[in-house]
Amino acid sequence: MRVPRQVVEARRSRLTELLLERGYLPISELCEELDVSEATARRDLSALESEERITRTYGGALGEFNATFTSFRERLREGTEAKGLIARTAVSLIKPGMSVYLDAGTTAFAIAQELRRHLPERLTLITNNLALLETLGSLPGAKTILLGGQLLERQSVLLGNEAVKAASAQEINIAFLSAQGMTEQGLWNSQRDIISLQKAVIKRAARSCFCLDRSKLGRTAPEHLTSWPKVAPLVSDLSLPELRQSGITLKPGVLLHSQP
Amino acid sequence: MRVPRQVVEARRSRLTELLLERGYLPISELCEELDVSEATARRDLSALESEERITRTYGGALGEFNATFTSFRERLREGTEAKGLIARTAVSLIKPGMSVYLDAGTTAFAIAQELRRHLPERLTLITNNLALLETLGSLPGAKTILLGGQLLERQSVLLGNEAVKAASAQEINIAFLSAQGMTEQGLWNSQRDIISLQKAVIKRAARSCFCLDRSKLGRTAPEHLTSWPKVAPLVSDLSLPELRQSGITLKPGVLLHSQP
DNA sequence: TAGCAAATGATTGACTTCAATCATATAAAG
DNA sequence: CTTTATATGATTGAAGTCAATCATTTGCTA
Repeated sequence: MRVPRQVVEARRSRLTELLLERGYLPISELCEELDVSEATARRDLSALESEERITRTYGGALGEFNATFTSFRERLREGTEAKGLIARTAVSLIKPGMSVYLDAGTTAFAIAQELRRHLPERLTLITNNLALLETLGSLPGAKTILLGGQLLERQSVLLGNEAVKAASAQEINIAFLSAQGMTEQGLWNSQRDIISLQKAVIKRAARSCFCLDRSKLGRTAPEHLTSWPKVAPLVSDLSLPELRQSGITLKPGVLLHSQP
Repeated sequence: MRVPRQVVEARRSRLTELLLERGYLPISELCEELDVSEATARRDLSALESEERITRTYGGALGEFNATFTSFRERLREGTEAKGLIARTAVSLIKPGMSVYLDAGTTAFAIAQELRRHLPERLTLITNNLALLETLGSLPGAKTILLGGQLLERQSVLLGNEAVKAASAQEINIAFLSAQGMTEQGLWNSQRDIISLQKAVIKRAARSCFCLDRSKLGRTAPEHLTSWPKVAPLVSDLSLPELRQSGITLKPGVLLHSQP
C-alpha cells in the first residue's frame, strides 16, 4: 500500500542515522528496526546509495560515518607511490624523543602510516588534523597532542585563532608541512587560515620540512605561503634538474630527493 | 600445504591493517589482496574475530577502526531512557546564539543527539570530546570548537595543560558537565585531569549545569569535584525526595527534574 | 471524485556466501 | 630423521542474499 512521501523520507533518514550510529547493519536488523519488509529495506538502501548517503554491502549496509576520514584515505591512495617515498624520507629525519608536527595534507597521513612501521621512541606528535588521530592515537609510547580550534566542516581539520594560539605554545623540533602548489615564486596554499597556522608552526619549529610531490609542481593557489629562500628542507620525488626546468633553483642540500 | 606460523600471523596482521585502513572489505577483495583462497581468508577472519580484532559481516568484514567511538556509542545505548530525558531538559536551557560547552560524558553525547533534533540558531559548541565531533561537526549553522590537548588513548578525550589553557580562553554561556558519582559530600570524578578541566570550564561559564542520572547516586570516585552548595542546576531523572533519602538536600530550584 | 502514480509485501529463480569435510603438503616437535 | 600437528585449497550442500516481477493498496492530482 502506498504511503505518504514524507513517511518514506523520514524512514530513510532514520536509516542513515541508524547506520551512522552503528556503522554497519545487516538487512535483517534493518527490517526489524524500521519495521518493513526485506524488499522495502532493499529499496531504501539502493535509493540512499544512489544519493551516496550510505554504502551497500552484500548482506547489509555501511553508514558514511567518518566520511571525512575515508575520503581522506581515498585521496591518499591516489598518489601512493610518491607519497610513500616522501614519507619514508621524512620519517628518517625523526629521532627518538623529538616533538613532531604534522599538518593537514595527505602527505601527513602517509607519514603517520610510515610511523606505524618505524616508530622512534618517546615521540610527541602534534597535529591539527583529525584524520590522523586514529593512526596517531594508537601508536604505543607516543604522546599525541591535538591543537584546538574551530572545526572545518568536511575537512576534518582544526583552524582559526585557537589553533594559532595553541601552536604558538608548542615546542616543536621538526614540522612536516605541505602546500597545494609550488612555482618559481615559492609555495602556495588555498586558505588564509591554513597559512596563518603554518606560519605560526614555522615560527615555533626548529626545523620546517616541506613535503610536496610532483603533482604540485607549477600549480598555484589563492594564497602565497613562502618564497624559496625560506624553504629549509624540501622533501620531494622531484629531482633538482626537474625543479630547475620550472624555474626553481635550490641551494645545494635543501632538496631531499626521495628515490625508489 | 602448511606454512610457517609467522607467515600466518603476518598475513593476519596485514588483514587487520587493511580493514583498519579501508573500514570494510568483501571476502573477494581480501582473497585478492592477501593472495589466498577463500577458505583461508574465512579462517583468518574467524580467527581474528574470536580475538575481537575485527568484526565479521555476511560477505566481508569490518575493521575495528574508531573502536573508541563505537564503544562510546554502545555505552550510550545502555542508559538511553534516562539520558534522553536529561538531554531534553538540558537542551531546553539552550537559547539561540549561545556558546555551549559539552564535556566528555555519555550524557554529552545524548545532548548532542538531541541538538540534532532541536537546534537553536547560531550556536557555538565547545568540547574536548572527540566522539562528539561527528555529530556536532555536521550541525548546520553551528560553529564547533574543539579544545586542544593531549589525546587520552581509548577515551577519545583531550586533556592536560593545553586543554585547561584553551578552556580558560573561551567565552561560555552554559556548560553541561557530568560526573561519575554523587554522594552527600558532593560530586566525584575519576581523574585529576578531568577535574582540572572541569574547574577551568566552571570558572569561565556563566552557568554550569551538572547532568547526572540515577545510576550515579551513592557512587564515589577517586577525586572530589565539588560540594553541593556550588552545584547550580542539577539535571537528573532523580526527584528531590530520592536525593534526600541519600542525604542530599538541595535548595529549591536547584534541581531540574526530568520526567517522561 | 476519478484516474494515475507510487509504495508495499510476496514470490521466484539466479547467484553468493558459508561451514564442514577431505586430501595433501610441510612446518614443528621429538 | 621420523612423527605429529597444522595450514591450505578444493568440493559440496545448505542457507542466505538479491533483483525482477506482480498484485494490491493508497496517496496524490487534475
